[in-house]
Amino acid sequence: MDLRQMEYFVALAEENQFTRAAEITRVSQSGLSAAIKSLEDDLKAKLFIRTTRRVELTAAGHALFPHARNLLAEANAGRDAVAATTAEFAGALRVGAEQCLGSVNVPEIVERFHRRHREVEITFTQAGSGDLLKRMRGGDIDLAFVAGTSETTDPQLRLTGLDHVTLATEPLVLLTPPEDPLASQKSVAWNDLQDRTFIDLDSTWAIRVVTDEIFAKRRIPRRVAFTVGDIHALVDMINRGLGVAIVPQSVSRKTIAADLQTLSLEQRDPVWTVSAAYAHSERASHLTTEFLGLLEPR
Amino acid sequence: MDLRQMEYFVALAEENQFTRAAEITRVSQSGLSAAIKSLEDDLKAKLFIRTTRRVELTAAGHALFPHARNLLAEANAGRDAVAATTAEFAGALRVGAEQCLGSVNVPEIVERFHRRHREVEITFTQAGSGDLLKRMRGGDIDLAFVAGTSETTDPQLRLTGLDHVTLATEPLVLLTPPEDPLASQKSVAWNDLQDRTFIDLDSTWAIRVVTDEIFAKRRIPRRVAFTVGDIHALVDMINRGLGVAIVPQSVSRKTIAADLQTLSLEQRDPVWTVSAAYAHSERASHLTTEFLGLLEPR
DNA sequence: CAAGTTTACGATTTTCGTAACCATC
DNA sequence: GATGGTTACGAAAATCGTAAACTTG
Repeated sequence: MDLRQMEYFVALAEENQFTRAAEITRVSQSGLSAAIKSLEDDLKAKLFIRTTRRVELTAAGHALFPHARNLLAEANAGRDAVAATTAEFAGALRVGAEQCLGSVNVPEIVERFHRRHREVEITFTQAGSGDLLKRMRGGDIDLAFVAGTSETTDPQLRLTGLDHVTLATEPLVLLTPPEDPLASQKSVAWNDLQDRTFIDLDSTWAIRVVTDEIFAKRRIPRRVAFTVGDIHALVDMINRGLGVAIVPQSVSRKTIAADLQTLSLEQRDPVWTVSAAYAHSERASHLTTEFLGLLEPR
Repeated sequence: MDLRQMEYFVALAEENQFTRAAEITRVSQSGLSAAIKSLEDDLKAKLFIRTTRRVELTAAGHALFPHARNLLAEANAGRDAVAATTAEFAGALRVGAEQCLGSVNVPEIVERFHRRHREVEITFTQAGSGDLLKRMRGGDIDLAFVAGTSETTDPQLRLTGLDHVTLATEPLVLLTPPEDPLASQKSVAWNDLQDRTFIDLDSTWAIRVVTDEIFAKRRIPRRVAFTVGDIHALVDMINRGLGVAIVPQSVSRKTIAADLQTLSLEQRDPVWTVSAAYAHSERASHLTTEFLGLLEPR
């Protein structure tokens, strides 16, 4: 039983699939399989029931899960506590983030950064990517987590002239109510969506801008009947059967979307891309570097 | 950063010495040294200040310590939670333990056993070894953690006829107040103790029986002026300068004894030995096996 | 039969212990 | 100079990834 096994265990419990969990934890599928097996041998208990279709926690696995989470959280807290005694940072850091960042959990990093550097005055703003980038160009934000797609042409979403790094990419998917006529299919073509009623965020958010662009570019009319301000409200309205929505794949994996149907989109071209953009100001650059350092590694 | 490193780290932080911590964690001294070094490299912070005389936590080490403890506790809790779902134990287990068991922490195991097997009615009795063994022979206890020395002849403390396993051995030492005339020495001969005033437990406890035996066998008179019922009271009275005491080495390492002087005894022959004795009754044997399994391994 | 998991196996990396070396009281 | 920590290095073990075999819906 070690921390690496706990990471694998948590990822597998959350993804319910070896292949996806292996991608997230960045090992080969066989490596993940072997690690889980060795954990099960160690604990002398089966943790997952496997079929080729689904992987599910056993009672023993359910019992272990919260402890595994605590273990990982405690390990991070330990790292942070040590870093807090060594690191000598001061000043202020202004962070901004989009909604729908999927696999990139910015609030968690804000918390960890704050634990490490209590002297740094950190501020956090959730806003649309266009808005964030404008503020960054105006010098009002030091670090922005924004999203877009590979084919975005909207000038407000371009990262030209800014230092930035790509953090994650994932496909866009269609989210429908379970009783939707399309729900029996596994995938759908853009063209087949023109008669549907859509739910979407308002146009301050990147997912709306990007989706509008995609339909416009393909000259497909789209009817957005319901406009909401946050992604949970969006999923809630799909649950109520009011329409469908285009979202990044990670949204479809949230528990609130468990009952919904996820359809992949033919031509996977426009890929949802999450990036961090940062001003290379003298004042904040070492802080942004430290912040970004808390993201993936370890 | 892994759980093995945390074990090593905690052991070293508690022992303040590589050699002793390595014995406790059962690795070579060099292995421990390398593991701590790799942990420090990983966290990019020195955790200990080393001199050849003493090893002390740095600020970073102090920051990590509680998290390391939590990590180990959480790992055990995880193991227990899993075991609780698999194991099928029921019935009752009656455990007894001496005071002064040193490295063997019975209450902790009682707790873990209880977490694993809530259906088992566990009872715990703290009492002297002689008493416990009598009760065991009478069938009133299933498992007893007792102590004695290699040269014990007292029939009440003999384990003959009982299944038992040796759990730990350690030397006996002399504990004196810091201002004691002997305090400058590193060791002392039994013969030089005949004029001293002793503090000791009452004769229901093994440490008293054993010490009396040692002095009697060597025909050295001993004056026990203060008789107490528990080991903390004993150490407290030494702290007050009222006398000296023979105790197992592990007692001298407790924090309450931090200000006291520890002298090793010439001729290390009588070695303090902690054993677990158990009836091999049909009813309880699998429970005692499970209980003992929680001791050292993993 | 197709998507997904386990098994087999060789290569790489890590870990561990012995023994020699080095530092401090 | 004795106690105790680190370094060097070879042996052993664990980890990981590719590819083939297997399982299930």
